[in-house]
Formats: sequence, C-alpha cells, structure tokens
Amino acid sequence: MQKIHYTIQDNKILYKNFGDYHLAQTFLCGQAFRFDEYRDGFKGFIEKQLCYITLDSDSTVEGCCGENAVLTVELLHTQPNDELAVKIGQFLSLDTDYTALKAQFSKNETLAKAIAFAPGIRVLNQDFFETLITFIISQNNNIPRIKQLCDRISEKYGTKVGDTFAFPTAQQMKDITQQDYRDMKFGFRAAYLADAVAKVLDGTIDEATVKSLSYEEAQKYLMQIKGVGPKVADCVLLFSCRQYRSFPKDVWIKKAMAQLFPDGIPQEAMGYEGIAQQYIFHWARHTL
DNA sequence: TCCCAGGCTCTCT
DNA sequence: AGAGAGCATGGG
Repeated sequence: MQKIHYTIQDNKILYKNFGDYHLAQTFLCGQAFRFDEYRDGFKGFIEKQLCYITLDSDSTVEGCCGENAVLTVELLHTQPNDELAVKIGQFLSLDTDYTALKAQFSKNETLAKAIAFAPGIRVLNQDFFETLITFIISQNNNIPRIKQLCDRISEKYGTKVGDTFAFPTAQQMKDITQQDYRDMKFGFRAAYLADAVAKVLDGTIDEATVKSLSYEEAQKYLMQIKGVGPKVADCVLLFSCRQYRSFPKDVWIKKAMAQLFPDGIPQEAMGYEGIAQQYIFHWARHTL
C-alpha cells in the first residue's frame, strides 16, 4: 500500500504520484460496466457520486502516463472533502503500488508480454452490491449486452443525478419481481437477481462479513446465492473486496492459460493472481 | 443463419 | 465427482 497524494481545488480532486494509469484500459477492460467515455475522459459513479475523470499525462511514457501525470476527478453534483478524496483514490486503486507489482510480475517473460499490451490497467475497488449484481448479469453473456442490461436497470430503478442514473441500491431493487426482470430481458438470470437482492436485504449476505472472511470462505459464502458460482464469486471478491488471490476463470482466461501458461499461474504472480489475471484477460480478448 | 458470450443449475451416470 | 444439456437474449 502507498499513500494517496491529492489536493482539492473547488469541485475537483487532483491526484499525483500514482505510477502508470490509463483510463480507457482501466474502464473498458471488462471489470466495470457503468463508466462511459465523456469528453476527454470518463464519467460514472464513484462512492455514489457522479464523477468526471481525466488524466493529464506528461507523455513521457508511450500509451501511458509518466510520473508527473495528474489524475483529476471532478465531482459534478457535490463538493469534495478529504474523506471522499481518500475513498475515490481507493476506488481508483491509487493506494496500490502498481510499479512494484508489475516489476515483480514482469520477471516472468510471458506475463511481461501481457502487461506490455496494456500497462495502464488497474483493478478498481468497486461497490460490493453493484459488482455482485452486474457479475450475475455477466454470466453466459457478452460485454456489450451486459453493459446494456446494467444501464437498463439503472435507468428504471436508480437515482437520477443530472442526466445520468446511478446503479440502484438493494433497497431500490427490493420490489422487482422475476417477471419484471424477464420483461427487461434478463432471461434466465431473473431468479438469480431476485435471490441476490433478497439475501442482501435480509442479511444472509452481508458485505462486512464477506470482507472479513478468507478467500476460500468468502467464495463459499457468496455461493449461497442462487446463480452465483465460483466465477461470479471470484469477480465480486476481486473487483469489490480486494481479494487479489481471486482468479476468475472465464472462457477467455481458459483459452489464454492453455496457450500461455499450460503449467498454471506463474509463481511471480503469487498473492496477486487476480491482478495478473486482468492483464491476461485483456490481452486474450484482444489477441486470441 | 449460426455460433457464442467474464456460467450456473440440474440431471444422469 | 464428473460430464452434458438447457437456459434467454442478442451481438457479430
């Protein structure tokens, strides 16, 4: 972990000294479904606040930012404060030393190749409930359609902020019936979504509990939800619970592993297999 | 048209 | 426990 360096100017938070970062690589690599390209950056909700995120690179590194780059988060409908600045920094994973992490990973020649393909990827630390729901939607589905369905449910049940809709909370989703989900074209996932919302609302699935458990226990705990198997549980743990050991295995990763790492995940990724996974996933999806 | 998608459940061996 | 069909939908 490293310190988050930031200053607040009006409605903007300016972050510095965070190492490599690439917004498109990070927001479009399939880990988040509710960030849209907007002007020179991306727009979406962080900590329930509508944010406009830009990166002013000093262009010393090809395709990525150099060490004097500034990442700016403009809060479009609220004023920033220190607590929010830290939480947004954590969401963007600015507290994780990716320079050191990637140096360690790159000792493996093949892994180094995957990282070089998109070195500015960061694994975000997203909202637990939203990640749970969006990755239930993701199963046996393609990324453009996952995004469509996430937008659809937000527009119908989420809070409108300006001209954008936040992803709904569990409370906001409490009265959605399975028929409603089917009418919205969620297909066979209707029962899964209804069960997930119910179990979060009645406390069967508790965010603080998930985050207190070991990786193995947490995966089993999440699989109490109908429609949550090992892959969806792994995504929730990796993308919203900082379980960096979690290594989601989808069809792309299975193809990539067979080709690149037939003997399994390389030792160099030990302890942070999930972060390595995201570089491999992105490489596979654009190369295989 | 056909195949497939950040899979899981259910059933049959 | 391991394999395989079925699942809803629509992008390519």
